[in-house]
Amino acid sequence: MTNMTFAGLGIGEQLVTKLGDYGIVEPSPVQAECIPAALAGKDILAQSQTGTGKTLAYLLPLLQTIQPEQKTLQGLVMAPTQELAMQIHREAEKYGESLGIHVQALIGGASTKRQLERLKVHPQLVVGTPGRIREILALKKLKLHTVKTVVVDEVDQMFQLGGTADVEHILRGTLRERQLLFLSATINPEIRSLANREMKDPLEVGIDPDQRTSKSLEHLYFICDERDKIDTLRRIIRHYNSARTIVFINNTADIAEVEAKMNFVGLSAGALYGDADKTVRSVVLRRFREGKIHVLVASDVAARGLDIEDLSLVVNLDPPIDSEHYVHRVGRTGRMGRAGLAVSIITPKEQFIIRKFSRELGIEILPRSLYGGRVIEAGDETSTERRSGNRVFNGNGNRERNSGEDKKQAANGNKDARISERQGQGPKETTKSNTGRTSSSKPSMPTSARNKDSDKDRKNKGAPKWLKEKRNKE
DNA sequence: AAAAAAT
Repeated sequence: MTNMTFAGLGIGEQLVTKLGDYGIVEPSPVQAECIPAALAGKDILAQSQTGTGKTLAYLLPLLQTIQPEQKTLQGLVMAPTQELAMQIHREAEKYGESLGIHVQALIGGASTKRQLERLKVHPQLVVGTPGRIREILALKKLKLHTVKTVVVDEVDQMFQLGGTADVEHILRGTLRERQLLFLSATINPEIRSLANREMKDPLEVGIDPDQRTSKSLEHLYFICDERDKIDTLRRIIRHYNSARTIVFINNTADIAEVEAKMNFVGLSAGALYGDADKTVRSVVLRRFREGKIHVLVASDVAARGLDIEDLSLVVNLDPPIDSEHYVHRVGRTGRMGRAGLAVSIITPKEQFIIRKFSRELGIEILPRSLYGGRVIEAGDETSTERRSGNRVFNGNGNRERNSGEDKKQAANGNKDARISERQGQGPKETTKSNTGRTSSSKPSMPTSARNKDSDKDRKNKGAPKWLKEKRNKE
């Protein structure tokens, strides 16, 4: 293959110049695959690792084919979270303005009024979240019959659970002849069959489909008791001298507390999760991007798509719920070939999850231990049968591999682990307070109409409705 | 063991 250029792929001079302004001169593999096909009007289902340039892989051909002189809506991009949609919108505006293309964001959490006002100038491209787009459709302030291309980013999440109904509804409102572009780092067989039913002879792009995580990522794990997780986290951030760290928490009810504790130990932290105040949400992310906040304590709202400069450390304070979540969380770092570090802080009981991810993703996730303030190699605790109680840093694990000094340190690490074990005689972890970081002041989860909805959704779990309908027909 | 997306 010759030296690939954006011009060679069919991107026009104006966009090529604009890309050059941002130092982007060579198309990434997923861009090289997608751009010519997208320009040719083909439907595409694309899988490519996190941080490999999927956004521009669809935005560039989309902007290229939009006719600015036509004051009709020609393109629609949907993403699963407000933050991601905002990021895509910014990117689209950045490149679209040089072509005279008006891009409008239709994203929840912001003023509907203002969005409606701005729709009057007839954008050629809309970027948004499904809920808000549907809302505006219902108000009849948006027509989709002129849309030629629909992009569903993070497609596997978009066709999961509650969001499905909105995406489904929006897609039904577009013409049958529209071009569809579906993208994600994780595309399961269900999404693939959905795409194959919905699309016309789609091009399936799979850049290293067996490798879903970035190659420039290093994966580590640390074992400690639940109650020591915060301290371990603090020491890890210090050790790596990480300027920007995302800490993922499973349960939003725990986030504020972790944020407070990080701030208490002198690491400026902010919280990002769906239930947070919408204006706070965007301020926090902006301050994190600017480097004014060093630690972002987040739910999985921040797991997908977010592209944050100089983010070199991602920490799972709770293990992600499955390997796909792992892929997306750790994919916030190690982007575009840059080095990144993914650290999971787990309890002894959670060890099996790390092994599962390692196996399912075909990656090495290596054990590490803390000694003093330093990170050292840990004994490899892969032999479950040796596990006795909560003692995890078993120095006998992998002696041959460690230097004498490392051995000594690992042994000390064991001692540390045992000390914390003894201290851990307090609250047993059998109660509902499964994190151990929750105190008596734990805010109770709001269980309003929202939960009733998700109960309903749970019944529909699995294939989205429109897929089920089609299946039944067959 | 969850979260998100409309108000």
